[in-house]
Amino acid sequence: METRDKILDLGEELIRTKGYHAFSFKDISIPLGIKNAAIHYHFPSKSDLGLAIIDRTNERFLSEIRQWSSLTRQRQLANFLKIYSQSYRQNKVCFMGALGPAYDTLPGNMQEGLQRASHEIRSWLTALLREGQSEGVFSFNEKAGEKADLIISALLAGLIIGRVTGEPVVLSIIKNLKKQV
Amino acid sequence: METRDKILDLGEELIRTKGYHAFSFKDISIPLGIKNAAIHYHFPSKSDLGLAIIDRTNERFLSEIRQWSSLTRQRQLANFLKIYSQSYRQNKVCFMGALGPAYDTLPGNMQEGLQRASHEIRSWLTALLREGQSEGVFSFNEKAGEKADLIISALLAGLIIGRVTGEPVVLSIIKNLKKQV
DNA sequence: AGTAGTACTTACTTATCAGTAAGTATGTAT
DNA sequence: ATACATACTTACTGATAAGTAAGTACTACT
Repeated sequence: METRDKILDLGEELIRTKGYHAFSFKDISIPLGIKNAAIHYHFPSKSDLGLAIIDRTNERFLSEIRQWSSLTRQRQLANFLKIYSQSYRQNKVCFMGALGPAYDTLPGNMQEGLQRASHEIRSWLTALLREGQSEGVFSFNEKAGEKADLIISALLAGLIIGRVTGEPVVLSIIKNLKKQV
Repeated sequence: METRDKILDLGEELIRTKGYHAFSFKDISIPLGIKNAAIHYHFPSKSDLGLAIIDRTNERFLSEIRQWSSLTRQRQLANFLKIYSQSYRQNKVCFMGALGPAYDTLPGNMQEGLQRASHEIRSWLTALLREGQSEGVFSFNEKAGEKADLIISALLAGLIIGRVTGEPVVLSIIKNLKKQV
């Protein structure tokens, strides 16, 4: 199962740096030293690969937040923000940022996977914020769900804008978001 | 010059709904009832078309904000926010959201055009916020440039996330941003 | 030793892409 | 009337895309 994992790793990087439509099987087969048919052996179609990448990332996220559950809410939020500063250092945008703009052109299975993933993130962050708010560790005026969307949006787009401008936009966004909760 | 404008109009819609790599010349030629060579007549290469679309949009933005210059700062900000609620109703993301994630895969001329456009928007909004802040009509704690990035980011990503979730995310974001300035 | 499954490669197909060379119809200027 | 530019069409080309059928090497089981 070594090759399969390498395909998933590289595929994830390609989606998050070039987008789904701008990478091709040879972007995977040449670096890995395999033939494109080897990719089709593990993933019959490109959309099967795309979905597997989305699902794996989503499962990793769920397993991460499960591991955070014993931490303080501030610590959990800080860990969440750290995901984006790490993405910035790797010059990657998040999945939603990479796939969302071309959502209408994606195969149906990938649309569904992306929807599931976005639901997981939004509902987790919303719950975290709501609970933190009622406990008094977070302080903001918006509804928890709206605050979650504001935070996720700023982070997602910070990665995109930073790529265009060459400035560490997401880092200053993270700094300011911390002051606003 | 009628055909040329129709190509630009449809091209803009395609980039903002499907992305640069996911649309092809037949997406333009078939609806317009022309041949793909007709597109190449007006725009020698796909990147020439892409750049022309970016430049036209940027020039329209500059001409719009010039027309706003006599309005109050609150009114100017409201007009800016309205651009995004209109985009939402048209199911379009903004240019930065459409092209930014695949920035590294874009032809050089388009990268430069996108950079110019992002600079125009960021510096205009930054100046508006700074002046409004010193006049006391806006009130926020961040630096003006950072506040501008927070606002632009939230709007950009609100359009993307709304497309995935099917919810009017950007509208609730606009509502909350208005309370935060 | 023989069979079967796994993980590929070889060699290819079909479709689609951006792009082009050459030709044509319609004006406009001289 | 002739020449020329504009705005295309016709008819391609070469490259590249995803995808596939058939074959092969290796391993494990019986």
